[in-house]
Amino acid sequence: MTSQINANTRLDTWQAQGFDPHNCPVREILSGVTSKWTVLVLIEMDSGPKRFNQLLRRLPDVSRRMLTQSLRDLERNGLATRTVLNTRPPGTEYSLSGLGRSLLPPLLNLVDWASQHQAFIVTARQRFDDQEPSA
Amino acid sequence: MTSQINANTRLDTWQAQGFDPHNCPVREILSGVTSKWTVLVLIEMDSGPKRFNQLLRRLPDVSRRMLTQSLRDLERNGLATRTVLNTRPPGTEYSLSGLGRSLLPPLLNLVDWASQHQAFIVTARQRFDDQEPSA
DNA sequence: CATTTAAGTCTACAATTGAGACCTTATGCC
DNA sequence: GGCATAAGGTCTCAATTGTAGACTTAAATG
Repeated sequence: MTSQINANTRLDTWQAQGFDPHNCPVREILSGVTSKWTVLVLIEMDSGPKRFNQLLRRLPDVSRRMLTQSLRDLERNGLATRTVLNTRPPGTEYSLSGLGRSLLPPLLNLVDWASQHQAFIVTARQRFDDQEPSA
Repeated sequence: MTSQINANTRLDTWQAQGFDPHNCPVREILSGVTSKWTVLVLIEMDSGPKRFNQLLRRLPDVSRRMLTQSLRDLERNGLATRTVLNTRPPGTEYSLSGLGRSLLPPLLNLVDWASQHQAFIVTARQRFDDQEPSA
């Protein structure tokens, strides 16, 4: 139970000293957790456990290979759990763990930021690309 | 100026219908903005404008090539501005734009989540890798 | 005259990602 | 019987991305 006061202390420390590259929450944790497919899978799982093919259908542009890998990643990091169901043919069900659930509020805040500024950013990109068509 | 009530409506809509893959804030915006180096550069820039080599020194494990690319990305998306200084040899200064500044609070919340759960996640990874040493 | 500093670029190689064929087991359908 | 379907993946190959680090240009400094 870390207090907000301590959170501010942490923030000040980061900005003053930077992260140790070999023990850095951004490098080691965050960048793996905020990749395109893991974010979308986490959002899907927030509304209840999901099966593999169910996720495939809801995310039509993820390949089986990347879905498998994203799910393994989430499982490995303790954000999701995998359960084999005793059905025929046997199914698997993926659910959020407590840790995974704790990630969703801050993650959805960020997704909401992206959603709110999406149009503006797309416009900025067009301006930039028009100025420098060299690349 | 989107209200919290509307934010909840958006959230409910996403979870019920999912994102349109061809116009998706996670796929189009977020995944580009939350990569390892862009996050670290944004955090660095929060304490004031930074020069190219200054960033290189503060992030000893970023290559020049990736720093260049991350800064161009931030500039292209309108999160940062690039200013050439009239010094010899000429320097460049990178600053957060208003949009970039608006991203930092939710982004730092997420970094804080990663920081708080880092040790737990590392442990979960070890457990997982011990169980499945096949890979 | 060689070095340093500034802000990059360029090249070669390694790692990640994507598209999509293939696998296994079991059940329903004709 | 024999084929299609569904489940949850794996496998291979090609394309995209990332990394390491040598090289560039131009002025100032020792």
